[in-house]
Amino acid sequence: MSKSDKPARIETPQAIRGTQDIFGADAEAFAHVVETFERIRRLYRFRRVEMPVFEKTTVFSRSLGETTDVVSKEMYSFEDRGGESLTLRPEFTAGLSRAYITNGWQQYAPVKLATHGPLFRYERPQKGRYRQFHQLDAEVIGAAEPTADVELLVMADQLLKELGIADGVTLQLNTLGDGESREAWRAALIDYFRAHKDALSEDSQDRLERNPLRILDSKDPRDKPFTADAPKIDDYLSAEAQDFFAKVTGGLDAAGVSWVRAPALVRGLDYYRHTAFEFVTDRLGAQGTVLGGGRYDGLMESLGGAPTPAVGWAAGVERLAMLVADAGQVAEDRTEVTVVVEDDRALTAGMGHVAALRRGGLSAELIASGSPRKRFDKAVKSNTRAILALGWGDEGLTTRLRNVDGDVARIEALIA
RNA sequence: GCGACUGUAGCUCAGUUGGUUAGAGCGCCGGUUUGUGGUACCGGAGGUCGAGGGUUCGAACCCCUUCAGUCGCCCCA
Repeated sequence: MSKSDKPARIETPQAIRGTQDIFGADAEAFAHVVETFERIRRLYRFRRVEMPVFEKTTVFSRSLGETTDVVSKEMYSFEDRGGESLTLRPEFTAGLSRAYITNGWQQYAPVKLATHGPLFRYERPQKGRYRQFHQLDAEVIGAAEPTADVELLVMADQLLKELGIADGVTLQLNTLGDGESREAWRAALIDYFRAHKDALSEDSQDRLERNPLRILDSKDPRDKPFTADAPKIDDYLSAEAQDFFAKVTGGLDAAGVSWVRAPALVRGLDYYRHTAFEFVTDRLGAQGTVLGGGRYDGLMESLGGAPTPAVGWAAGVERLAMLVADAGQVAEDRTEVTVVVEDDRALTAGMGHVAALRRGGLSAELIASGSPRKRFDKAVKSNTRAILALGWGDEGLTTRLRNVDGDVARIEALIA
């Protein structure tokens, strides 16, 4: 009678905020993206690497700079039993750079690396943005030549094209120049914006001290009039930096990859040099960047390694998968043969047939539960190419093959 | 961290100014019908109305808190 008579309710633990359980069509799209990437990276002879999901926190904090919000608020960090601070990887680049140093991969330089897997950032989830998300990643470490930048960009372009989502995606390209160019431009930007400080948005006034380059891509309309007339990187590029960028754009043109100049495209971190790029779509709301990267010649030193030129990109699998799904690029997943046991006396025959079909390379499903009368209908409703109905008559087992658009001869040979 | 919107059955959603025992479609399970078949009909299971607290004679509905989702801001390595 009373409520206490009921067994205690066991509360189901909830999934962690910002994580996803990917299933069905979404999972198929996800797999399609990863499989396409694996195929492409082989074409470009990038070597597959498997990396740890966590590292010492210093791997990321040194490369990012201790002071940024990114380190203090947006990493999944924790202490292990020895009191050491560890962090779930928020990106691939820092871990790959660490591995390059600690494993002596200099011997393979220039080395072309590709990997993919889960990454973690402590952020508020929104469209195309999760706390555990997944990226494809390609890096060329130990190559100072613009041809490396070009190769990566051409590979990225081919990936998007083969995924069938290149329409509506544009490659935005910029150069940040070499170290000197970059610093000169940065100083000029600070001078310029400081002169207009009072008219800038609150956010941008704050950025002025923290991250002045970011004012350039502010979304606040109050900043727009000033960003248009802000100093341009082109006026501060050294001859070497100009030459480098010209070789990148020339390579892209030669390879038939279209691009647009995006002078406001910047990177917040100091180790970025020269090429910066993003493939951007207008179809994913505020999270329009589908693939992005650049040259990070300054990173290796911040991890205690020898100065090493490097360039790479990463792409969000979830965002790519969304575009792939929207574009209808994932083939329907159909069963080749559905074996229906319409009479339980035919069950052993049914189990034998599905096994034979599967060993013969045809995908097969067995329907042998629920009301026998409704099993055939269940098969009809499923998305199958052929139905093998097994019944039981006066003479024992009866077999009927109803073809939709399967390979009849092959099926009959396998169940003979 | 901030803001807006949303949480009712496995799914998609109704639910009147706050008023008896919270509904539908789809799906699922069972039965009947049909019988080279995707039909139709009948029945059934399935709900702490996201959670906690408050107001009230009475709350899915009003208020507060909290959790989660969605979209955006900040950030974006």
